[in-house]
Amino acid sequence: MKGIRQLAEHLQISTGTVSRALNGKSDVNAETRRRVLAAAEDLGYVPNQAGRSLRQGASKTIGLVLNHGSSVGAGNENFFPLVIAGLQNVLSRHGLDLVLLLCPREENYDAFLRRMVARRLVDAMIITATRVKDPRFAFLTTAGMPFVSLGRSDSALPGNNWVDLDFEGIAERAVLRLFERGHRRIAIAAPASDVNLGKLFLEGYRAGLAKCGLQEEPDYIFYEQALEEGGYRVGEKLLASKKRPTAIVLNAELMSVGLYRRLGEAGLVPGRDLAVIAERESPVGRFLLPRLTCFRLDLDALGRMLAEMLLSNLPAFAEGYQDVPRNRIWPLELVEGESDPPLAAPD
Amino acid sequence: MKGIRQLAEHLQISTGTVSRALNGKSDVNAETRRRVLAAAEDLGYVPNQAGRSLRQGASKTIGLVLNHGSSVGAGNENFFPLVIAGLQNVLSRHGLDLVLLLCPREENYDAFLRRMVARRLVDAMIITATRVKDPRFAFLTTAGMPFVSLGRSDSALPGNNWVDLDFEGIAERAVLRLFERGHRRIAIAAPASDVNLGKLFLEGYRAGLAKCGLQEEPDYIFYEQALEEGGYRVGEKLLASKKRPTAIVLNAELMSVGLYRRLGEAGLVPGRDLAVIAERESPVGRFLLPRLTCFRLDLDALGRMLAEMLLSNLPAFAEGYQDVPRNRIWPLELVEGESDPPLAAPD
DNA sequence: CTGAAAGCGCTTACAG
DNA sequence: CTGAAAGCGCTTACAG
Repeated sequence: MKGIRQLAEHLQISTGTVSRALNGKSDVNAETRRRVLAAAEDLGYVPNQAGRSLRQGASKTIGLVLNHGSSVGAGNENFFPLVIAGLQNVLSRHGLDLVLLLCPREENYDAFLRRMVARRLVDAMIITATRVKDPRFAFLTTAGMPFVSLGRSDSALPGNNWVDLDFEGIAERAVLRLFERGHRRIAIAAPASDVNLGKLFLEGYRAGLAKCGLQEEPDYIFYEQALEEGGYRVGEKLLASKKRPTAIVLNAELMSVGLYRRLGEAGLVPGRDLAVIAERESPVGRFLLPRLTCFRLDLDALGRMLAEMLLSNLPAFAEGYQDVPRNRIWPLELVEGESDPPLAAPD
Repeated sequence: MKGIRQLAEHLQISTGTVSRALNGKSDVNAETRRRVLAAAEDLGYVPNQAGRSLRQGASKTIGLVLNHGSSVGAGNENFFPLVIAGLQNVLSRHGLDLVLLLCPREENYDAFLRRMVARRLVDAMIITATRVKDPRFAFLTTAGMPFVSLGRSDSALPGNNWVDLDFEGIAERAVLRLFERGHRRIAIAAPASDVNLGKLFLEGYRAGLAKCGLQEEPDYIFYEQALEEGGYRVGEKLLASKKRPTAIVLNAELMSVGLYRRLGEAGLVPGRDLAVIAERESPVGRFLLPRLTCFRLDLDALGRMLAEMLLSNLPAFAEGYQDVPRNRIWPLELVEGESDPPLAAPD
């Protein structure tokens, strides 16, 4: 089956009627619609997307823009697949397809985004891995490309939609919890890059210290990559510190793999010799020994919220999504592990 | 800037000439081309994809089809991002964009694939996570959608292109290595599902046993999910076995996280009390204690090979890719770790 | 070297 | 309820 014309000829009716029948327009005879649908099913007809897109000025496709390295895979296993499931759950109700867009390593990120916008391959975008200063907010706003951001940024404009995890909240709660458990020398690992969550994580950490009446100790802040290797280096630095912290808050659970190894190499036992709380629950953390204390969130619901925010921005779908909030800070719940028992002998 | 017409009007020349200039056709005056290119750059003009696709019958977009759960994230962190980098490296040379397509959880996989093919959103596809019997080979072949498969299948047709890891080879070599190191009771973990690599992995295992003159012991074959939790259950079963194996070959490195934990809970030390070799090198394995002995491959090169095979199938690009092989079994190299020292006291 | 024109496959006012 | 026609933005024979 080639196109709608062939289908129409086969049915001996006009392409206009076929199109209306296929698209569920109301002004079509019931029997005609039945015949059209049956024939389309039979002959395996599906509208050519290019034709539709051109005519309608919309591709019915949403793009999820992921940063190479920072987002897919690297430290985010089990994050995006679940968010995507939530996104698709909502989008598919409206016949919208989701495609993932990755900037090729060789291409400049801004050029890539500009090209993706101009090509009009997608009607709207979801951007991720926001930075403190992030030109994408202004660019997409100006370009008229509807979008929602997974992540905050100082560059977000008043009208922009975003959802972000409560990074500051979890860092603060981690500090308070460790304090209650007797810890007074509490370190933190934060990303070395300019991703916005690093800033938030540190803010929460400082807020926590302040609430506990603890002094901030610059030596206890470790800027490292949010991966296994970064965790290993955190361990290295911890072992070298003059007055070693008794607890640490990691902004990524994968770091704990490297940290555990480094501690083990030195004959130290995670949990017993160093309390650890890591940001996000994931299978790796659950099967480490000791099991990580971490924070859990409903990723599927997060994906659905992102989709709903996006739809509230698209004129064709906004009606059903009137009362979706413009912004949302997503809560996380502490999951008790084995990695942060109370300190045996508080200083 | 809206369309090519506005650009042409601005330049006071015809849209045809603008199009030819933009698309690098030879029959354009050098000065005209310069002006067109400058104006396009200036005004931020990029051709509307729908118009191009419709006219050319091609979208200049390639789809990488990933299975939810089995492929992105789950157990494959650091796998696809690197393969994708290789793919894009080759595709971008030809102005081809890559998009990732994930089947929504609610949608039937076959229906999804049929829809994606019919929509003509992409000109060609890369499929992954092949099963022993896999209807996609026949479907895509019949539908005339060019494709290449990352993974073999009994359903692959003679003309189909594929690249696959040498699963049988690594399983066999793992067994031989463990045998040389004194092990006689060598277990294996293979996927519980019908993914083709599970079959290959077992074949290699059996070939290895045969070469070593070892008897196959049904109790030493553990069918488990290739994730942390599956590894934990392998540990459970190992501890329960009458005559415990002294070594195990895992088909996924993430399993070792769960296995290490289960052994640790029982007071056993991985490496010392159980030799472990896992399939693929990854950061997690490198930072486990003991570091995993595993197999390494050049994922970027694998991605490039996939792209080249695909291009050799596309009439518009085939010329430059005449001598790309039709199929390829990709070699892996053993990376020595700390998890499989020689057995202290061979039986 | 350039312009005018056709047409890719579709949807949608418009007329009846 | 249906058909005929226009047109979305682009590229590409074709004529000059």
